[in-house]
Amino acid sequence: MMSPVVALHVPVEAPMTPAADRILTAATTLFYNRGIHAVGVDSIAEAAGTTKKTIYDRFGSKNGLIVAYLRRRSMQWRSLVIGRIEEQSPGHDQALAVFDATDEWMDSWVRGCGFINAYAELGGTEHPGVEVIVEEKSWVRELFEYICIAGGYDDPHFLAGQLTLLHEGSIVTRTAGAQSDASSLARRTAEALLAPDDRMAR
Amino acid sequence: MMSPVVALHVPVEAPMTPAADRILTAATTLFYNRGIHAVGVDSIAEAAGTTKKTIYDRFGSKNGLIVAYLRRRSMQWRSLVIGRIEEQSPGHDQALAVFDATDEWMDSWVRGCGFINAYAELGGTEHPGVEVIVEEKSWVRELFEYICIAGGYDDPHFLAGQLTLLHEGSIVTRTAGAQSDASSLARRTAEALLAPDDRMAR
DNA sequence: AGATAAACACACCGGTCGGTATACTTACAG
DNA sequence: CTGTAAGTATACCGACCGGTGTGTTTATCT
Repeated sequence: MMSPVVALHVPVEAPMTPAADRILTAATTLFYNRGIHAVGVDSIAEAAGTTKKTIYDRFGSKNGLIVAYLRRRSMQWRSLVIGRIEEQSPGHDQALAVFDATDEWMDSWVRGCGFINAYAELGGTEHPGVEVIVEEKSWVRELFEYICIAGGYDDPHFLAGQLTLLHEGSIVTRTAGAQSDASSLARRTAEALLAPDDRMAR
Repeated sequence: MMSPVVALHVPVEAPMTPAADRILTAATTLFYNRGIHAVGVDSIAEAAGTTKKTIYDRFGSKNGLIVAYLRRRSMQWRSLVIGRIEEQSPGHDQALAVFDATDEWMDSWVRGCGFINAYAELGGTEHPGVEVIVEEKSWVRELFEYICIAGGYDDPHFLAGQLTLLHEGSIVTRTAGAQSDASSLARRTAEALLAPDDRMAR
């Protein structure tokens, strides 16, 4: 259904000028913490210690900067997850490693999933960032699918779908739902679904 | 742990002048479909066929209007769910009815959960709407808890938490994840967790 | 030496943002 | 008859929005 190389491939970021990198870093902090529409280009320029002119020279428009923000975030997130996965044995342990990586990721990103948040603002439009978001979310499900196939489960597609639901649910419940036990609850439930003697999972 | 009257109580909306109602209706459409920060007060006034003056006379500020939008939405959503629940027998069937009600709700609200979306824009601030959102999400978990208690499950708190994860996960995966099978997948998984002969659930 | 790319400072543009002020009309209650 | 609440119309406010134009400095590459 899918080759490992597809699931684990992480695109590399194109080289960037120093100012462009500072701009993107500043934009990341501001977009994530305050929301995309709530942040003006002027405040990004100020936070990056540069000028609006440079922003528009490097990224073309605010929309271009938004797309770059989402792309970089996607790459960094995938790198973390893949790093954690490679340390584990295929199947059961790898699947749980995804939940652990998410938990770790969210310790430093308290405002929840940047892609879900971005989709909340861009979802109704034809903004080019939307496809980056959808692609990112599809990648997670495909990753679970790859893991479940490698783990030899009977119905990897179904199981991966279930894990995806738990995964997204834990992020949202922990943030918008303000329930701190969401992560451990999701991990425990995933563990149950993955248990080799559980007739529901395989 | 909780009395039925708490879980099923739906606050009633305060009476509203005709213009205020039109304003709130217009704001609902615009906030939901375009996002809160992306919508200006002028466009709300125009869509409602009234003036900014009236908006500020009735709601005090844009923030006041945002809170009213979230409150009304919360009441309408709860009313639908409770209506569907009351038709079912306690426990198993009621829990699934929540998933069905959500599915039905999302047929008319294609942009996903208005509360999750609003939280994406307001979550980092001290906006008064945040507590309305958190309260709404807590209500869902409490509702599941009430249902699981009534169903006589061994660990209703744990089971309700699991159902909450699936519930939120299905909404997000269906919208931001663009995976149309999320709803049925969540329902099937919930059914498995609720199965009386499943040792994991009780 | 000359060309090129990158970054800088800074002024400027029309439009929209949330919010206010003034004045006039309508309807209903005492 | 009179006061009060509700609504409409319209003009206005300073601040900020995304985006552009002009000109200068600096470093690197040929």
